[in-house]
Amino acid sequence: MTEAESASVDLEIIVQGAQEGKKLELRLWLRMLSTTKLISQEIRRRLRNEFGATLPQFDLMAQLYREREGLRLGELSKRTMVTNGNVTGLVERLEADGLVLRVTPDGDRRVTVAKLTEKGETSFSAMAAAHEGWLRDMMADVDPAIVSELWRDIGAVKSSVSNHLSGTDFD
Amino acid sequence: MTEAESASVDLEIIVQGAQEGKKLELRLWLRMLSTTKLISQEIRRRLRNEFGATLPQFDLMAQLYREREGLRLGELSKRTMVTNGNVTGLVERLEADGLVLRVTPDGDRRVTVAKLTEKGETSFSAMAAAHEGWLRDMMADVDPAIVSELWRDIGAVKSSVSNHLSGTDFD
DNA sequence: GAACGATATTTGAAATGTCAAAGGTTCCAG
DNA sequence: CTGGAACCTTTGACATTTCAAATATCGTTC
Repeated sequence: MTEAESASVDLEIIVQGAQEGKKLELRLWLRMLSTTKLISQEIRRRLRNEFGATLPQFDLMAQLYREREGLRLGELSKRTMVTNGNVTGLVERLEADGLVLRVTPDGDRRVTVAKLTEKGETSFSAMAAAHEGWLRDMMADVDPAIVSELWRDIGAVKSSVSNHLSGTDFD
Repeated sequence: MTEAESASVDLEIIVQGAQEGKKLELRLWLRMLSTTKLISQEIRRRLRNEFGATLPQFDLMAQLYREREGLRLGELSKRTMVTNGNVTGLVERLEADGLVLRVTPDGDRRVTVAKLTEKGETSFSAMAAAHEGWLRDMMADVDPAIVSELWRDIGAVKSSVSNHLSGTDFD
């Protein structure tokens, strides 16, 4: 933070460990968060401008797209990391737009299964292709080897975080 | 997509590049997003349980904490990556809680400057310390060298994304 | 077969999020 | 000194978000 430190790089504190600041984890987190926000906002903007869709809707449809038989709302909630109550409203709006269908199976009337309509599949298919292209574009300046490495190492972070949650977890 | 490919791993397509799937950027993005969501939710839960605060409030206060003179709302909006209209409400609620003060400087009456109250500084200070500890805990299983590497490489991603935005950018 | 615990979804209150439009202010050209 | 462009914040309409409480259904136990 103070600018007196930048002059003494490489002298006392060299490679590993303290680097020039402690709080490495904090700094990583802040950078992850801002980067994710940046990408999210860009995707949101493009989904809106080019398809009139929202990011949560896209996420939800992505889950349904790979499960043609549909998914129960609770399962959708887990996969999208969105709370139950939220899924209800999301699916409601998508149903109103004719992209998703809600069915209650005969066996268990507590359950609601959501599945894509034909219109939903067509619609999502187009968005998914564009979406993938946007990401490739946005990350175009990053060496593919680095992308791979990041994928692996962020996996390690996710794993560590999963093992240190406070609530009732286990997943 | 087709399952006929999984048998020929390591034969034609070996190390770099195609790996076993294309869409490396997409997969990195999905992993970044889910990891960020996971950490956010954990932090949100702890902020709520231990301090009765929300994550956006914490973020906003963090910006004000390092600028004791306060920040204009527009500047706050940029730094927190939150829209103008949103900042208005956020600051309103924080002011109602006595954590933030709103002042209109004499020079320019278009401007509103927000700054932490003494209570706000005390409150944030405690949260920040805890927050840093939570992150260290959550990432405890990750080698510090990897954390450093991630910090650097995600910086590269952020930089690439910044250079490929569609809207009016330049930051 | 009525009650109870477990499961699944919805609802309601409050906060956060976006965007676009509207309100004030300031500044500058004419 | 007046009109309009530029700047800053607020407002309003909606969508998303979380949490907790309420509903509804199922399955089992006595």
